[in-house]
Amino acid sequence: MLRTHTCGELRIGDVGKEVTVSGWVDSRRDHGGLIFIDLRDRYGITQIVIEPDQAAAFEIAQTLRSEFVIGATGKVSPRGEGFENPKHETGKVEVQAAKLELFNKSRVPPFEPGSSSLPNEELRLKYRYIDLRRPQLQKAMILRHKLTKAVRDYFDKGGFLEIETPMLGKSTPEGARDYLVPSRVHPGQFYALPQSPQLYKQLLMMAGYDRYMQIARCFRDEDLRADRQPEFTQIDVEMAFVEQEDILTTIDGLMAHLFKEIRNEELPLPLTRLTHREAMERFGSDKPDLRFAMELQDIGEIAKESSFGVFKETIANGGRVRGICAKGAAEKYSRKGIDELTEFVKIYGAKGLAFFKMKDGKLESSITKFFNEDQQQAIVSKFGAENGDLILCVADSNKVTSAALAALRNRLGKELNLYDPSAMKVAWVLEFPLYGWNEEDQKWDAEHHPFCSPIKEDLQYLKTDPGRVRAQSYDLVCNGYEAASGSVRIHDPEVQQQVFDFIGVTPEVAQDRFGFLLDALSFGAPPHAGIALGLDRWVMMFLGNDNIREVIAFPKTQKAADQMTGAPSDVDTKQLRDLHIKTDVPKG
RNA sequence: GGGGCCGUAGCUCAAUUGGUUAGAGCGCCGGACUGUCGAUCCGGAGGUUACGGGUUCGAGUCCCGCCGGCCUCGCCA
Repeated sequence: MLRTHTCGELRIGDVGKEVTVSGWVDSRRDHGGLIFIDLRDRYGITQIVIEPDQAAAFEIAQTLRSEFVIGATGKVSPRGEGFENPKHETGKVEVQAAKLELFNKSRVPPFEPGSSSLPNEELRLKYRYIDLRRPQLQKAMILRHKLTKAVRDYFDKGGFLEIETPMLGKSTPEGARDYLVPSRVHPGQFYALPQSPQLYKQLLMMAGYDRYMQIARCFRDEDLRADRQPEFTQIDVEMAFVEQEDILTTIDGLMAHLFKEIRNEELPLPLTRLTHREAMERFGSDKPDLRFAMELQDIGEIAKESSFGVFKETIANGGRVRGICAKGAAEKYSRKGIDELTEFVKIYGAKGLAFFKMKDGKLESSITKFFNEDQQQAIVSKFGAENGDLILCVADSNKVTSAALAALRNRLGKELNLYDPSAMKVAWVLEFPLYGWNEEDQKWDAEHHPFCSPIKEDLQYLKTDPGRVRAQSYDLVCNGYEAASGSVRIHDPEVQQQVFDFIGVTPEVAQDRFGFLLDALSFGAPPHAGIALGLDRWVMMFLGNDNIREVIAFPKTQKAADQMTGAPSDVDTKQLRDLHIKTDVPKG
């Protein structure tokens, strides 16, 4: 037997047992006449002691180096008073090796998994199999497994079926760019990897599988971020004969289950609900971080009456003047600090940042002179400002004030430690707009996707004020992340065609791209709705991490490359010939 | 597509306004050591400063290009 126990298992109660443990040499401490080995596996670290009277074992022990793979057999002994190591669960015992077996040597590793200082990420990704030996990543993988299992258990109990949908599908150029896969037997034609199983799961509803879920891999060929990978996993859910409320309740239940399983925490239900409009007004964001307040205030009415040109003109041109009040932050941000914040909001399109510091019951600022006593008082009361507070305002379009202040709010929330970083605040954001104006193409686009059902009473605005039409849609937000997104779907083929018409998808194009869906809608489609949760992001949030690569075993870099395997790579000309593909890469 | 930061020994980092032979800790190699757990002590090896140009008497440092990594705006139905 290569092992009887793991390296995380032995306790004082095991003293006297003859055991075999196997793992990697985390470190070796050679005292000449006595050698200690910290043996590591994913369960923990156990100390092995090798004494010279065990000649064969001792000889092997002398040759051991970091990351050698060994098995050690011997009696479990107590370490005795003063020699215990409280850092390890197994720290009260050790294995007195009678026999050592060297399974494999290791080259000197580029970095040591046991080291407290992290090497740079590039190196970690290149040697991911070593990086994955680190307890932090092992913890992430274990939590990911636990979460996935809890999700499946919850839906299984609810009568859901997990059904796999194809990875090789049809390309739909709307939305994100597809990863394409060439077909050999259909020269010149391509499959697309799924951006999500959206259409398949709707078809499953029409096929009568009224409760579906899938842990589904999805692919999007777009630029990456700290929280975005080109392939990611979503918890995909769809239900038939349901309304929005049924989905919300189902997912509320899932959340409570996960909080119980992962954090052993009772999550109060129902989860907070905000409308999209409310979220945008109060936080400037459709995915607000609700761990802290510092809500946006609109001072347009005051700005309009003031003599401050920038503010007045903004209002006159249909813009807005909004701001946030950072409690007690006046001293923390010097002139230079505020300059930095000004540069920061410029990233989001703001042209500047106006500020007031509240001191001795009065506003202090270079622009205070443009506001009379009443107006100053109105600003103070609008923000509820007290001595020591810092008020920051942006005057611009609705969109820019929202984006800039939302980003500023997140930044200040973090810099001023306005929340407990281990807290998780989950809430629903409802009633997203159905359409958004596409500036580039000068047309209306589906804000979410074109299969979202409109809110019925808003359909009257379709012709006159399309931006006002709300969708029966819902996002789950947590700590500033979009953590799930879904909607009631269209199940009436006529409504579906109306939506396509409106966003400029002609019946011919619709037939070509989504003909199968339109057909299916005409063969008895039940009312249905669904949602998809970002699994990677949830693992991230449960770990309190803000980097998605830390929760994926083999992630890709920002340029979607795999540092370990070298993917993507050139392929043989023969492979290309089989596929009838010629590449045309500009020479650089 | 745009903006920002970064790349120096195996690893983490240092190196004054551009100035002598590019240093330290860890790791590695050799030696000593019977209770360590960041073992300790002695000795040693280890560098195309990512890469390619340029400016200069002189470049790790300044400039241009390029490769790679990270953060971000756009993008992500």
